[in-house]
Amino acid sequence: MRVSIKDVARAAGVSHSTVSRALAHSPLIPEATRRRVERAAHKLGYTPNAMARGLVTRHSRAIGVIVTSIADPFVAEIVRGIEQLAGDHGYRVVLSTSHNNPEREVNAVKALREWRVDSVIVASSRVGALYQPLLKEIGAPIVLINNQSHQASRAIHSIAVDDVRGGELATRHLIELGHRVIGHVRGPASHRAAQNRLRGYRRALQRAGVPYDSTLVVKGDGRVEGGEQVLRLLEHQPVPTAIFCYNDMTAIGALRALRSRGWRVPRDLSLVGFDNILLASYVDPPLTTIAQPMFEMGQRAMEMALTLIRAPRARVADVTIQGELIVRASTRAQT
Amino acid sequence: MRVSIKDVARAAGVSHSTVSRALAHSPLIPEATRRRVERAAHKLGYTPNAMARGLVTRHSRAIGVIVTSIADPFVAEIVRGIEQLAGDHGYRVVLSTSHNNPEREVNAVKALREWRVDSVIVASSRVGALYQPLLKEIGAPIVLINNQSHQASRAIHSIAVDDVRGGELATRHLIELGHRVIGHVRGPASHRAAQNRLRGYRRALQRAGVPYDSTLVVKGDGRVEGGEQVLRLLEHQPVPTAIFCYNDMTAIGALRALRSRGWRVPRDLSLVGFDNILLASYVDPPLTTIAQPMFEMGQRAMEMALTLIRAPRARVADVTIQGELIVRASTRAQT
DNA sequence: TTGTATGCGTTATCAG
DNA sequence: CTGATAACGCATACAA
Repeated sequence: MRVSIKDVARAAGVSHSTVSRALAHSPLIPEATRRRVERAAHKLGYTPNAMARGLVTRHSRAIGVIVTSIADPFVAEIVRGIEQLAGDHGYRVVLSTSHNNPEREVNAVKALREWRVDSVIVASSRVGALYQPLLKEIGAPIVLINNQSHQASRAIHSIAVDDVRGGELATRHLIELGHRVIGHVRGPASHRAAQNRLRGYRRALQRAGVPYDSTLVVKGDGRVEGGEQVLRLLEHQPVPTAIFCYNDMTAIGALRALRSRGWRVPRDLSLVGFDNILLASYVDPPLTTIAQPMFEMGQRAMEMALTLIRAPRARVADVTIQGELIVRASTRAQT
Repeated sequence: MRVSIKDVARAAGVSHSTVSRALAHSPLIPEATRRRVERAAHKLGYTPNAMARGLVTRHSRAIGVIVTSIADPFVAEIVRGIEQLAGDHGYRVVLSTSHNNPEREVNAVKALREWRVDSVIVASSRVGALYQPLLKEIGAPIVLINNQSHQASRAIHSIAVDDVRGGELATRHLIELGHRVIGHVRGPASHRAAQNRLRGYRRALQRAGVPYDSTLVVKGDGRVEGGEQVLRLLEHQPVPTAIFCYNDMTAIGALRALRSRGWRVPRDLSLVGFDNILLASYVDPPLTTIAQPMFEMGQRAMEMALTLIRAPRARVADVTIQGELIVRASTRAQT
C-alpha cells in the first residue's frame, strides 16, 4: 500500500514520468514500453493515488451529492441514477445527507468544498436562501433537482419534473374517462409542486371546456391525514365522480376515508394520485397515478453536471422532465 | 477557489506553517494569532484542500461503501446509518454500487483503492470468492454487512443479523399463541440466511417439545411468487394453523395465494414474515414479522470501521445483531 | 521517445 | 511560539 509511481519506475527501469505517461496511455509511449511498465505496476500491486493526482490536475473526479435522506425511496432512486452515470464516466459519488438540519447542511457543503468536488448535485427540495449562497462558494457547478425555490444564476442549474403537465395529465385522464365533476385535494400552499399540479388540473379542465369550480378544491397536507379532506368533497353538489389527489399519500388517505364511509373506489368514485410511490401499486385498489422518472432525473442531473464540468461557462438550459400516467384500478369510465 | 494556505499566510502576515497550526487549533498558537489567522482565512474565503492534506497525512477521511443497489430500502437504511455516524466523526462516504455485476464490482474496488479510503464497508450479501481477495488488497480495514459467505481473516470483519435467533423468535411467537402444527416456507438453499432461519424454526419447535416434521417445510424463492408454495402446505394432514415465511415478500405472496383460495388470515391461518419491509405494515392484514435493525447495523459497521482505523491490528470480534418481533394482525391465538 | 525539474497545497520536522 | 524546509505522489513543461 506504500508503493508509488517511483517504485514502478525503478522496477521497470524507466523514469517515473514514463510510468505516468505509460499508465495514462499516452501516445508518446510505444507499446513495448507500456507493456513493460504495466507488468511492473501489476507485479508491485501499484494503484495510482487519486489525491496526488487530483492535487496536480486540480480536479477530483468526485461529485458531491447532497440529499435530505437517502432512506426516501425517491431520493434513493435519484442517487442510483447519478451514481450509475458517474461511475460510467470515472467519477465517484461523495454522499452527504442533510436531514433538513441546517447544521448538517453547512457541514456537508463545507466538506464537499474541502474535497474540491468537481460538481454538486442537490436533491433536497428545500434549498432555501439559507445555504444557496454557501453552495455557490463551492466554486463548482451546481445542479438542483426538484428544488422548490431557487433564483437562477450562472452557477446554479436545475432539473425538475413538470408538475403542471403532470397535473394536467392526471386530470385529462379523468376527463377522457367521461368524468365532468372532478374534485382536487391539493397539497400545502408552500410547495411549489402543489401550486403547479393545481395549475395543471385547471388547465386540463379549461381545455376540455369544463368550468373551474373552486369549491371542488380542498386543501390537504401531502400526507395520509390530508387525504381525509376528500370527505368534504362528497358534500358538494353535484357530487364529484372523480378526484385528483396532490400525491399518492394523499390518495391513500382518501381511499381509507372513503372506504370507512362505505364508498367504493372506483365504482362510486375514481381516484388519481401522483408520484407512483411503491405503495401505490400495493394498495387496494392499486392506484392510478403519475410516475416521476426519478432514476432518469438522476441521470439527467449527472449528465448536466458532466457538461458543466467540461465547459463551466456553457449556457445550459434548465431541464424539465415529463411524468408518465400509470393507469391502474382506481379509475374507471363514468357512464 | 484558488486561494491556498499561502495566501492566507500573506494576508495574516505569518508563515504558512503558522496558518496550518492555527487552523488546526494547535496549542502552540496563542489565541491572538489564531484569531488573526482565522479572520484572514475567512476574509479570503479559504477552505483547506482535503487532497493535499490527505496526501501528507496518508489518510483520506473517506469511507468507501459498496452496495448492490442503493434503491433497495434495506440498503438505503444501512447507508443512512453509516453516513450519519461517519459525518459525525468527520468522515465522508464514497458510494459505489455493484448491482451484482462483476465488472462494476472490480471497478468499484479499484476506485476506492485509488482514493485511499480509510476503510471499506460492504453491504452486498454476495461477497464471493470473486472479489474478496481484491478487497483485501485495498489495504484498509473491511467490514462486511450480512455477508452470506466469508472466510474470516485479520483484515475482514463482519456484522450480521442473527437469523437463527430471528427464526426462533418468529416460531416461538406462534407457539406461544397456541399453535402446534406450524409450516415453514423456506428461502433458497443458496442463502445462508434461509438455512439459518430454518434452523431457528427447528430450534423453537424443539424447545417447545414439538417434533419436527420435514413435510411441513416447503421451498420458496424469497419472492412473492415463492409464497404460493404455501398452498402445498394446506394439503398436509393435519392442516397447519400457522406458517412462518422466510421473508415478508414470501409472506405477501402467501397472503395472496391464500386469499385467492378463500382462506382468511389470521382467522384460518396465522402468518409470520421476516425483515419488516415497509410493505409489511401496509398489506391487509398488516404482517407480523421480525424487524432487522438496518439503521443500527449501518451504525455498528461504521463504529467498527472507526475502531479499526484507529487501531488497525485490534482484535475486533464480529458482531451479530438481534432482530425484533413486530406483532401485527396476521397472527392470532389458536383456540 | 524519454528524462529532469517543478509545483500542486498540505502537514511535519527541526531549528531558532 | 514561529519560520524554513522537506516530504507526500503525481502530471507536465521543457530539455535532451
